[in-house]
Parts: sequence; structure tokens; C-alpha cells
Amino acid sequence: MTAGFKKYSDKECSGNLNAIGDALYAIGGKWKLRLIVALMEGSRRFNEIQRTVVGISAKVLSKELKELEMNGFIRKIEHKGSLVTTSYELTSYSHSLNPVIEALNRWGRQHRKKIIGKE
Amino acid sequence: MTAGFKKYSDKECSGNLNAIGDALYAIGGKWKLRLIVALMEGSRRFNEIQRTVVGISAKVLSKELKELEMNGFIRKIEHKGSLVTTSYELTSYSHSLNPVIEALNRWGRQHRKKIIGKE
DNA sequence: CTGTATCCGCCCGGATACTG
DNA sequence: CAGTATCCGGGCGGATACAG
Repeated sequence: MTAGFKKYSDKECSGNLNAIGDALYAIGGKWKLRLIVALMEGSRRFNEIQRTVVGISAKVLSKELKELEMNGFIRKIEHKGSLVTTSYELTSYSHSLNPVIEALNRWGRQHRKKIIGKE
Repeated sequence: MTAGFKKYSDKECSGNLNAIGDALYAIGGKWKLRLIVALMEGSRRFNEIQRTVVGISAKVLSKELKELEMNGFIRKIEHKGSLVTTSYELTSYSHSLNPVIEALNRWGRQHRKKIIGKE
């Protein structure tokens, strides 16, 4: 149509949409990224994570942790002591999300500024 | 980022979680980012968008477009001709999401490679 | 074409109680 | 502490019909 607008080829189009779709399929939803961030920030134990990620219930946290584990983002570790303690940690693969999280982080900060300034 | 693990202070912790939370609040959910990408790729009309973003129903598309408009990501344009035609376009603000989308795009591509290689 | 209205089933997830 | 089991209500979203 008008000049200056960047038009993608059909292949690029579906490719980009597919890539975004793949990404959202893996880390989309309300909690997954928040949980990964919480773990990046040092939360390790079940209750600790639940306290950090405000609003998540035990049931949902349990389910989400399982999915994250199945998809290779986190690892569950049982420490056998006098008591068995459990902890979760990120796998190296989850660090491949650093650019995504960094971008969201920056955008979220500047978006908040914009919203607060408005109201 | 370097290879070492970065430990954040408590303030940074909640700050990062809040920023991610803000971002997800605005552009989280199943469709918003996909719709923005579809618009970036050149879809303009209602049905065109619906065809591009596979799986979305008219009802949900309508709702999502309204929300995106309210939050300043897109603009609805009525062309008064012999027939009234409607089109949607991205605002400049939505382009601030470029780094996020770019990061997701890259990650999605390499994630797909990993998944396909596995199966 | 660009939506809106209505009906409705299903699943997500909260609350609570319970187990190891 | 780290979850699981059960119950249950609301809402998300599909299908369909309809409107401008």
C-alpha cells in the first residue's frame, strides 16, 4: 500500500507468528514466567515461592512446578537429611530466557511509568 | 549477561517481579501479543486478523481488540467511503514492545529446534 | 464485512480438609 | 513443610443466530 511500511513475506509472517506461538505455548499463562523469575531471585522452597509469587494457590503452584519441570525449566531436588527437604532450582535451559525476561522487565518498568503518569 | 549467577537484593527482587507482573498484566494472556504481531505483519481488517491468528473466535477477537485499544496499543479507524470499512493499526506505543517481541521470537525459534530435536 | 447477543458446557482454580 | 483430594462456583470461550 503506502511506501515505507515494512511488509513481510508470507513465510516470514507465519514464521514469526509460529515462533511467538511456540514461545507462548511454553512459557505463556499467568504464572510460568513469574515463577521462573522468583526462582532467579532466590526462592527455593515450596512455601517460599508461594510467598514470593503473590496470589498463587498451593494447588496451582504444584501444577505449574510440575509443568515447568517436565518442560526442562526447573529441577526438583530432595535433600535427604534427618528431615527430607525439597527445593527447586532453575536448569541452565531456563537461563536461555534471560533476554526475554530482561526485555519484559525493561518494558514493564517503563510501562508502569506511563500508566502512573496518566492517572 | 555474564555466566555468574546474579543475586538480587530484596528491593530489586520485588521490583523485578512487579515489573514482570505489570508487563504480563498488560500484554499477558493467550492472544494480545499474537494480535500485535499479526498487526505488525500487515493484517488490518477484522476478518483478516481472525484468519491470521488461528484459533481465535470473533467474540474473543472483538474483546481483545477493545482491550488493546483501551490500553493504547492499537487504533481503530473507520474509513467512510461508499461503504464504511474498518481497519486496525498499531500505535507508536506498541512499537515499544519490539524488544520483547524480538526476544520472544528468537527464543521461540530456538526452543522449537530443541523440542523437535527431542521427538 | 464487522461485529453483538444469547445460550451453555466445561474447566480453571479457590477453599478447605487432609496426609506423610 | 510440601503437597494431595474433594468439592464446587464463576467465568471463559465455543457455537449459533442475528444486526448494521
